[in-house]
Amino acid sequence: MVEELDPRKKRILQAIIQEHIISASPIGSRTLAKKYNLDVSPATIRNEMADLEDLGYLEQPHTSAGRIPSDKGYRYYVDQLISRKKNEVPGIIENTENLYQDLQDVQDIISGMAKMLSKMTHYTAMASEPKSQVSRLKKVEIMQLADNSLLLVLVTDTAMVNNKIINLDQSLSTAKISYLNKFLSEKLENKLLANLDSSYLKEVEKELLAKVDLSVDLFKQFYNEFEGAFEPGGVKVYLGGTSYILEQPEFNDLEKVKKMLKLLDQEEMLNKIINSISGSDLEIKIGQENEVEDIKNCSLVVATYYISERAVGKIGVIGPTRMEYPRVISSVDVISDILSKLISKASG
Amino acid sequence: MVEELDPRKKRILQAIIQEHIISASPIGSRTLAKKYNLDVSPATIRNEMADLEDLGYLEQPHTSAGRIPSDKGYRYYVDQLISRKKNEVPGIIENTENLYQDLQDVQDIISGMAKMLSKMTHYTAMASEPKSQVSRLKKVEIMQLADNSLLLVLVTDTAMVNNKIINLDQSLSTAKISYLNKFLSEKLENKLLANLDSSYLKEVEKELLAKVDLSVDLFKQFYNEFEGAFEPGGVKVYLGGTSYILEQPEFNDLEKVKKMLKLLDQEEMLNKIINSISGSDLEIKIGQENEVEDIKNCSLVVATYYISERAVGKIGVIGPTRMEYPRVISSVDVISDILSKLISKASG
DNA sequence: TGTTAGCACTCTCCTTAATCGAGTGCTAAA
DNA sequence: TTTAGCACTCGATTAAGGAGAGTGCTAACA
Repeated sequence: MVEELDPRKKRILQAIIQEHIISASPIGSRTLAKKYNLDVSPATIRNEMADLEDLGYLEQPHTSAGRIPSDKGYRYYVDQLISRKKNEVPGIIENTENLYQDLQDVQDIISGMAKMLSKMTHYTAMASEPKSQVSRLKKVEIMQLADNSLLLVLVTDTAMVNNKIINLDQSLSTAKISYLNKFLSEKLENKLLANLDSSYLKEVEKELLAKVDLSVDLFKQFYNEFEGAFEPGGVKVYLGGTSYILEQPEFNDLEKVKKMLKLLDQEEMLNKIINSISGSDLEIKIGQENEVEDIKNCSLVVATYYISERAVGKIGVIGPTRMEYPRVISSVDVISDILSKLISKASG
Repeated sequence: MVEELDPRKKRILQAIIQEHIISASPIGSRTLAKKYNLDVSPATIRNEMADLEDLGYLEQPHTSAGRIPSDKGYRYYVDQLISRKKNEVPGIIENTENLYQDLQDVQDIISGMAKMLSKMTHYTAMASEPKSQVSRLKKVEIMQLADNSLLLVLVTDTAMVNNKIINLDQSLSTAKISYLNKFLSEKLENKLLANLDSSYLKEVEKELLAKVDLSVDLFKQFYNEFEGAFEPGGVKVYLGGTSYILEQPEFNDLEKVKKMLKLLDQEEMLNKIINSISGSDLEIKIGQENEVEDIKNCSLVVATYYISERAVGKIGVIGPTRMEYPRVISSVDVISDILSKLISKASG
């Protein structure tokens, strides 16, 4: 599948892709010969282009147009023709410290980094929350807000904080609340969220009821609410720079824009997209390589971020296949690093 | 300004507006005569339309086109020609109870209702968080997460919960934490957030330092973080159904869509828009009536929502001036009521 | 044998012109 | 006061005619 191209073909392929990324239109032999000094005539380039088309690296929109890169062409470009070293993205890393001051919690950090990534790349960025499967419950605590209103606070070791206000019909005594806190703390803390399923919670409930004297009605009400807080309900995905897709010539068509924006409006879809990326550190999906049907004309550049060496979430950009890969790759690389750092710091 | 129109003019104006809302294009005398049985000939209607144009209720895109309503025309329509009774929006109110089960916190409730409103109206919906000026701090508590990591929890009487993880260089003893909790609780709880400005916090800081022996460095670090949590930084505005604007013919132009989406991407802008609505219960701003320059071709229908009779936030829709006002008005009405109920319940 | 110049051919895009049709305002009659 | 008739206006659609960019092929050349 991946044949070795001779140096001249490589140079020509690279030149076509670079030029196409800039101009967004088919590239002809004459333009190529003029702009890139390849030391050969347009006719020779034409021959080479015909070869590259036969090999599947280029496509021709119609008989008398120039060539555009195919998905395979981009794949070759990304794998063989560009260096993936992390280019310096000046002025970003220096601000990390200040950045953190302004960001309240993990959700803010993640959505903030998605926004920053979109600003850097001028493509739409997306980032997922830490997966609950790999998160442990670090702290569970019930606070009394008023006579019959409690606040349930859940904190994971991935620094996710979850709140739920629980309104009861009657009040719970301070003593019972503190007993509950001790009990729940013992039973639930340091467990993987994945293991806190309803069957385990049922067990805990049984045990608790045996030990403490609680009005059953009151308890049921509390426990229902409590159980609800553990439902996973899919990980949130944060978006940044949705309007950037409008700047791409490939979305000049209103219908396409509509389709794309509708897609980005659906959280399940975003989940599907970002979860279609396997575990690798930084992964690139080009056009048809995407599993999700509706983005087979798009490319994804997605990196994993970590909390103290544990892969917990993803951050990346989505744009047309005609993407500025080198710039995007280094941006995603840098931002995912910063995100890992910030979020590790936040989780203590 | 608001002259009394004779009945026939009223009927014609109403017919033109209703027809225009459906077709989105200029309405001619013939179509009007055919579709609405006004019992007069097109020629008569033409005369009336010319009158209505002179009075400013109609406009003519160009000499030989039909008429479209002007902002003044819409204003008359909204004020005089439609009834504002809350139409039944079936299947919505019944689900209120179930709805609440799924919604974790106030933010979820607000953004959920914005989404629902957009689905009901097929326009973009927006809703603001409870204003901090009218919110009181109900509970402040510091929890220990790990040796040198604390969680600061702030709860307002508008049920807004604010979390901040604070990482310190050294650890704080349990005794000191509980002292801090007692002290902060005394000093800060039941105060209006508006009054907890940095000068007041400085005072509290002074008093605290006098009473308790804390490593000054450690304390400073903690207090900086603490102070940060009180910064208002503008109220959040939640959006729903952004992509609906693409379905409006008036946004057939890519440039207009781009402008609009950019606008909705800026949170300050949304704040400005939603704050431009004064205190009235349900307010409608049509086209030029809007203060924000960029939405002078749009209409707003915004209602206030309440927490136990206290006006705390806004919820409404934004769409083209050619909006289905009757349907939108009753939807916004109903949804703002539900939101008030849900959020009052959540705040206990 | 690989490279290059020349040339006829193709296909899109843009501009211009022509036509269509919905709608108007005016006039004059009912 | 209302209505029918009519000339006129103007946007929208369609058609035709280049202009331009690019190709593939052939034949000559190093």
